[in-house]
Amino acid sequence: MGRSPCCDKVGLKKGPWTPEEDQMLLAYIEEHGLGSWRALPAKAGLQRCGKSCRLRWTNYLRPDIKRGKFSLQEEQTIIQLHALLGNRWSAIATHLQKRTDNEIKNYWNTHLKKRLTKMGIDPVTHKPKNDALLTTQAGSHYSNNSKSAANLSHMAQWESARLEAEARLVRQSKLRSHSLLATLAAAAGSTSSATATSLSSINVHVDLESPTSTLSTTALPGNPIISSSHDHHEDDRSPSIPHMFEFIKDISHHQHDDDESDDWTVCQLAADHHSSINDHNHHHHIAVASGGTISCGSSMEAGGWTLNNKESSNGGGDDVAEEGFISLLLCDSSTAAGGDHQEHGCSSEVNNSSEVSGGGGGGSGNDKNSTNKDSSENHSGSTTTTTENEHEYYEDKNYWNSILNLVDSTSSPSPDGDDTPMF
DNA sequence: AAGCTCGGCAACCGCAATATG
DNA sequence: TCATATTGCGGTTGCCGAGCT
Repeated sequence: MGRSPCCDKVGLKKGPWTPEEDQMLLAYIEEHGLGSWRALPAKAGLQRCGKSCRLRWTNYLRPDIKRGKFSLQEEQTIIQLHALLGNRWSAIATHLQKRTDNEIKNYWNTHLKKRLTKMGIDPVTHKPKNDALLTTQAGSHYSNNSKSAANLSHMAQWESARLEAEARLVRQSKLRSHSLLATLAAAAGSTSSATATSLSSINVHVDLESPTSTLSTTALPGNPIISSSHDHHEDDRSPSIPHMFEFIKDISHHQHDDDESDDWTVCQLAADHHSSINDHNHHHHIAVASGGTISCGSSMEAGGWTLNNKESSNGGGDDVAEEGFISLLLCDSSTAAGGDHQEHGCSSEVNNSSEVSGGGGGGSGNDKNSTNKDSSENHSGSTTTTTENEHEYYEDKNYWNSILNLVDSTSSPSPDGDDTPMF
């Protein structure tokens, strides 16, 4: 695993790119496409190292890049994803279409982080900075809330990383699964794509394995709960993660949009528990309220998550698994963000979910919906969102509550269904 | 008007993972 | 299997413009 000798620094230009250089790089890529970055500068006549060219392309010149001000929805998404994923900018960027990881990173460091800090929120933990004081209150709601939130966040990061690894394995087996499905479809005399899709969500359970874990995940919009039965092989268990926590929700409650009375249990899984779980034929399930079901895990390998949502059929991107997972986690926020200002795929997907769910957001959802309303009005009342309105919006602590509720509401819903204000 | 400070952002640096021979 | 090349990613730097004194 040798390190790249990077570029020979001698004779290579550094610093800002000139329009001429941009043109040369663009022209070359348009003509020859993307290939070896190392060889590109010489071929394109650029006095730059390949790495610099790649960065310039990926962060600036790429045609599918959206530049300019971040929308409220994007900000909200970034904050929530950061709470879940930490500084994994590339992972965050995959859920903000047309935004680069560098741009998101910069925006976080220059805007969002400061804003959170101003609000008294630790931008690292996404918890109030006086949380330490709160945790000293024995048996306090906040105390349990914080711990559970931390557990959830930790688990989400772990699961997300695992899904990424799994996605890689998915790619390897994808062709195999597709050929199998084709065979099965032919054998069944299937002539409809719907049937094929159905097959894809069923049969892959048989053929393909999820080598990294079993995830039995149950979630609701507004309560994206993860139930992770982590049955990765014994050797795979990270020493830093001695055990996982399982958030279990009685699925029978899901038929009620109003989840205020739902009972969530958090079970700590002993490490030994892994051995009791079937290592093969993994079935990952994320149930969405009102019947929207995302079946993930092995099924992702045949084209991603399958949602029973009408809009859910996905062409089968390689990283659909994680995307679906994160999308679900974001259900809550996107619902809050309003429907007429969706700018990225995640939002639209979640909006679909929210439509299916009948708009029942649950306890925390009420608050978010009201916040949403504010946001929508801001956007619908005028095509140009004034900075004044935005400032007012940011000053509204409910806005931040709605963001932070993503974590807190999932870990410790209020027994009475009321939102417990963070501030 | 000049100097200073600060914020924003493009770009660089270096590590790690992956691909290739 | 190992060494090397390539790519991806996150942290950091430094330039530049705006605002303030």
